[in-house]
Amino acid sequence: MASRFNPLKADAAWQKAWEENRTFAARDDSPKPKSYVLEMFPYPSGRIHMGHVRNYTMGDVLARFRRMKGMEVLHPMGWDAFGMPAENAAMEKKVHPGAWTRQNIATMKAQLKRLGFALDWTREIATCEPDYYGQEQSLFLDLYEAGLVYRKESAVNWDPVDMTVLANEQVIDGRGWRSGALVERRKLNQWFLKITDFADDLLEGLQGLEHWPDKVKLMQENWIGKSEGLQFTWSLSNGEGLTVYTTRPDTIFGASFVAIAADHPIAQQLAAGNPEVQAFIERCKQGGTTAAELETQEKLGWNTGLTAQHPFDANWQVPVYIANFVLMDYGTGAVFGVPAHDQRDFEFATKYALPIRRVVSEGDKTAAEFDGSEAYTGPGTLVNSHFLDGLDVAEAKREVIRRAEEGNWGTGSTVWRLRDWGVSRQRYWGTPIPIIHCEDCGPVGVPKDQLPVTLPEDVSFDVPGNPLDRHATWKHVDCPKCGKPARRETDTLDTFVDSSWYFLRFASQPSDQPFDKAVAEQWLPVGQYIGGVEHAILHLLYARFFTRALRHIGRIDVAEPFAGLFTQGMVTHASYYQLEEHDGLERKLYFEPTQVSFRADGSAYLTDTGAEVTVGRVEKMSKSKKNTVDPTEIVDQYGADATRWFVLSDSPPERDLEWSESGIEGAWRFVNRLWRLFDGLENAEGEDKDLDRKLHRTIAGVAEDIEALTFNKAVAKLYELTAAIEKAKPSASRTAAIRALVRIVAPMVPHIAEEAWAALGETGMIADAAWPEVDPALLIDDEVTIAVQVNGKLRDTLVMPKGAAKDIVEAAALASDKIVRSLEGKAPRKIIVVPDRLVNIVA
RNA sequence: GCCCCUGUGGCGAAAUGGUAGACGCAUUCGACUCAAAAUCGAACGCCGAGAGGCAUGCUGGUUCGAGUCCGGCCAGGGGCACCA
Repeated sequence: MASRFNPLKADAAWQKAWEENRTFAARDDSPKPKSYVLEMFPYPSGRIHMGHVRNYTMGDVLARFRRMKGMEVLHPMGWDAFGMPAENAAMEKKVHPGAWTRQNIATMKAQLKRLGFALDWTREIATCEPDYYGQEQSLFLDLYEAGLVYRKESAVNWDPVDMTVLANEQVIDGRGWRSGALVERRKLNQWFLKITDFADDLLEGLQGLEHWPDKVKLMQENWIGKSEGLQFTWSLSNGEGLTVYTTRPDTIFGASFVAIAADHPIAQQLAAGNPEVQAFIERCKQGGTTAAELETQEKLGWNTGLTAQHPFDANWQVPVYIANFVLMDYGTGAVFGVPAHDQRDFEFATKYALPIRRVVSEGDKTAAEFDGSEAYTGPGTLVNSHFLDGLDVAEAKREVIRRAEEGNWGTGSTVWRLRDWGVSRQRYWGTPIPIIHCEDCGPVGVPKDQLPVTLPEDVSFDVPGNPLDRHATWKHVDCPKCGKPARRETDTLDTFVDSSWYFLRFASQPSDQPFDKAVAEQWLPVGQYIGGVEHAILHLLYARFFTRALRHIGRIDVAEPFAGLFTQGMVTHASYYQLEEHDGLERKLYFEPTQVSFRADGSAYLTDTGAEVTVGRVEKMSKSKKNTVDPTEIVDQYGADATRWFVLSDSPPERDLEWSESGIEGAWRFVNRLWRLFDGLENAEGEDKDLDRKLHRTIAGVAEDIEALTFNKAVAKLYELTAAIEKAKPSASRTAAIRALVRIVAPMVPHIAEEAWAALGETGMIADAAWPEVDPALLIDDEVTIAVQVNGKLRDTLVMPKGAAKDIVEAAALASDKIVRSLEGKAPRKIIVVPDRLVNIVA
């Protein structure tokens, strides 16, 4: 045996051996129990960063561990390859998005391979390849056929200078990121998937997800947002009816105005003959489409002069406003305002001097005159509300709904916060939507024998906008139904569609269909899905929906795609930037951590030029903020095992981790300590009971920690075991412990484990070896340390035989000198004994 | 603005409501060495000579006992439907 471990040599040798033996290729026909371990596939942004290393190492340890436990493991990898950054690169660097993306994939694949992940590369997928997105187009057509796809108008961020649609990320402080123009909301006809058809099912389904974090289920529940409400119609002074939705029908007597969206038909009607209304409506369209922006912008209203008649009082009229905070997309595009009990309405009423009338009591406050400085949204009893007085909020809601239905002017209905999923993107680098628009036939699906609809290669990104739309020939096709000249849909699909079924394609990838039902069902659902917590809502909800939709059309008998979910914390890092002025507007120009140096006072400058840079927030590593850290240097210097061990150590995986390299030296030291143990293996005689116990407790504990993905605890246990072995005198126990240690550390540091396995003369590869057996008899202690407290404060500890009777423990505690001293002669009033743990004497 | 999460030594952290700080990093001292590296041993929350006291963001509560449960704050992070 060589006396020093050479990670660079060992890494390369074993990675080659695994590849040549196809060690990690999952067999569909294996008789072993199957396990599907999946990490969220990466966007090929350029190079991998520490967040990727953390994510994929966690999944890898679990995959390798389950193999050792005798399972057939599917652990695949692919690329979420469509997306905006490729088009940005095309604009900035004059490269084709496809070329840029494929180059990034090649780079990142090599980086992943360098870390020795137990991945089945035979199933690799890139969503930007026609054999993937063509199958996606076929699924889209199936969903269209089933009525789960439809078209409607919806708002986008419009840059009036570049004449293009902007993503939310491209809107900075209300302006287009390139043009600097004030962004406005504009309506486009777009494709939608009917996720709301499954709202109830998606909500109910959360109940059964036992192996999902509670916080994710809670976030999804809130996102879906089921609430019971009332839809009813106000009679307007112009004789028309105005239908509103409310989740607070109980506050009906607190109404002081009705507000409609700027694009509500009634508002449009008023604008037709009134330039002032028209101007106001234009003003409402300013700004982007995000909820954060809409909810924090200044509340604007326009009194239409119309009034609405209160449903319970023919003599009570409230004014009708057009307001910028009412959205046509939600409910009916009209609401009634109750200033005393809704903060937004409160601000609006304060601004426009509308009455604020209390109808829900707050403690002993019951006067109709509202005296608060903000709306009261808590529980209470109804007041100033005629027949509702004295009821609580829930009772009052039911009563109003009952009367509305009885009087035939409204209906109780379930309201969902969840909206249908808009999947149209006015961009090139995505899956073409397989639809042809015909003047006579309307939208017609591309016949399946003409799939895939591939992206044209000859496109330019010299001007803003969608290259598909201005391509000379691509969109001109004949209608598949009537044969007349027609127009191909030039929008592409949201990349979240690509990531909503990739786990099915990993399980089965025939060339003639998206996946084989029977084969996919052998692997699904994914046993353990691991990815960043930032995907807690959108990606995970879309994937859950898409799987249900596929079940609905009979493609698969699985409702929930991910049985187990683990959301890892993000790897964060400070960002560095300079403020740059451009056409009178300030913007941030970001720099990579490697470009920056620091002075003693913490201030930062560019290493090359000495120019000052601002140290920004500590936030998740992302390409756009350039605050990523590339693992290459670390892997080159310390090897894959030390790098893997390092990212598993210390920080609990669900918690965010601010990146720091301090500690990598410790990981490297540990790898070398292991090697010294493996290298110095002696064949000694004799038993070491304490070491046997330590070993078996570690085998059991590490197994538990790996399944629970609490790797930091597994690492701590392995440090303890290693220290114990190092200190132990030679014995048969010690020899056995070292041989077992090779296997226990194998999932985490597989290269050194293979090297040691071979050197110790074991047969085959450790990747195929079994996890060591635990002797349950060795898990039990015969002695325990019992804490003795007086009034809850620790005063002494006792070593007692395990399972000692309560009275014996109590007597021993009272006999202790320290306890006698602490009691100062006071008589115990009460003694609490927790078996094998503690005694608390209350005096 | 709304939803979710996090907060413990110099740092990363551990702790079924039951001995707060396991394990690692850094630091200091010692051994080995001509020397250095590597390695090994020891110390290491704060105050105090000691006995002991004080400590888990702040604050109030429940409990024999709270880092852990509940209420109110503060700070940081994530998501908010076109970043992925």
